[in-house]
Amino acid sequence: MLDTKFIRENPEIVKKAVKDKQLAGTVDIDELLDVESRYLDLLRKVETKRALKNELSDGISKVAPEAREKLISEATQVKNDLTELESELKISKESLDKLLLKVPNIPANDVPYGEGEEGNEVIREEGKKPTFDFEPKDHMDLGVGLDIIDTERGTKIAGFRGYFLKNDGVLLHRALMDYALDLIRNKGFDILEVPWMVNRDAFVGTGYFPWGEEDHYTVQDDLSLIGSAEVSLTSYYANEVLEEKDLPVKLAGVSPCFRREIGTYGKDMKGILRTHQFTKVEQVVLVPEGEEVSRDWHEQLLRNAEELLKQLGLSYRVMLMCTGDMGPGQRKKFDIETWFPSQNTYRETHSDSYFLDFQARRLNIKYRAKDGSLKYVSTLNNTLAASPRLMAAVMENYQQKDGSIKVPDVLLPYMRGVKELR
RNA sequence: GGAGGGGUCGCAUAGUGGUCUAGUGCGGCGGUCUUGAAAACCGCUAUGCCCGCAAGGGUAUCGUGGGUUCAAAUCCCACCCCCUCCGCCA
Repeated sequence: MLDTKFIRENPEIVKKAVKDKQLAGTVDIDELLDVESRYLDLLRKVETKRALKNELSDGISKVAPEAREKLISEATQVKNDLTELESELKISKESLDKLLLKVPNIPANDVPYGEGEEGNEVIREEGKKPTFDFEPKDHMDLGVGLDIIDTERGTKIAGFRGYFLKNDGVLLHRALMDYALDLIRNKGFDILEVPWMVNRDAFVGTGYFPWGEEDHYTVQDDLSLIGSAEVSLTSYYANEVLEEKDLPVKLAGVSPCFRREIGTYGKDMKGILRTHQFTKVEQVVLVPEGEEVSRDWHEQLLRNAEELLKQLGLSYRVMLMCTGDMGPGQRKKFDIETWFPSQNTYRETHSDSYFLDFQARRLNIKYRAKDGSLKYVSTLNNTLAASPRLMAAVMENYQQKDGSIKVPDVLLPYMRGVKELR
């Protein structure tokens, strides 16, 4: 959420953001300003009436009982006027809030314009791509061959994009998660198991709703399944005031992630690169206000993910996402794409964003600054490891001619003695 | 799921219709005293929004949302959360 004062004073900047993020038609800034000015108008009227009402009530208690009747009838009149005005005010506030929740964040200055993924820029490529003296298989052929991935029975039980992992597949998948947790904990992050079903406030607060509501599964009791631990982690301190000395807050959560993948029916039909359920270790950081602090941490979170990929010996490239391929709440976003030999291409495995106070305003997370003032924190997040997609990358990059898979060295401590999947 | 108890200022507690401008204690901040400190004493001690250059004023907030009333922390209704016991259960 943006500050209403900011929107009022910079309508053109906000309109441009709406357009650049390809959200034209989803929110009308002129309408919003109009609604706001009517709301403020009503608010002033209501508060004036309330002051009058309070004054009259106060008088009644101080005056002799026989003199009360006249004042009471006067106060009753004011009360009746107020009832009507207050219900108008409530409606007005609700429509204003609804509009405000649809206003996106402003992209940072160095974010390129683009309508979609073709506008993204390659920042750099890292790592050495593996070379094979045979035709590399894709992760499905490998997984089926080793009997560690079963999508046939997965779809039988869970529908399209359902899958089972089996035996060493389970081990490899969990090894990646455990390794990621150790890596990030050693960097001073708190690691958390988070709620997988959370309330609407958390989704709206992190900016997944209202925009991405269709992409989520909603269950009973007004809860929805998280598509990322980001939702739970970023909401962890909702409605709280932190101390500046306790910032930055560094959290890493592990959880299943549930995504409906509406509108991706034609993509990734085969394999387990795109599933309705996967597991992810996610980094979330809360920092003091200021663009530079956030930009530093944005890079830091990127380096954490890069370190993981480097240690795994995977080749990847860093992408700067364009305006049209960013989330509404994001100010700037890097994606990391990891090399998949079978597809002879890079596929997204990480997504690194900063938000400034966009999420913190929605979630009401503040901190007491050293000078005593209250400020909103700034939030950031990045993937650390998402599997089975990352597992698929490991499988493809570490495959051997006979269809077996060598376990990367850094995962060996987590593999219970298994050095090779065969 | 059943029965009972509870949610008040950072913490603890008082407060059953108007004097609540929410009291008191603790903690925190400032001051007096002191060589310094402690103790004692004095003062301060929330947040959002609106109006205002400011000083300041207004308004809302006692778990949340409704309602009754001229007036609600206090009465009524619904919901949420916490605790105890029972039942069920990984």
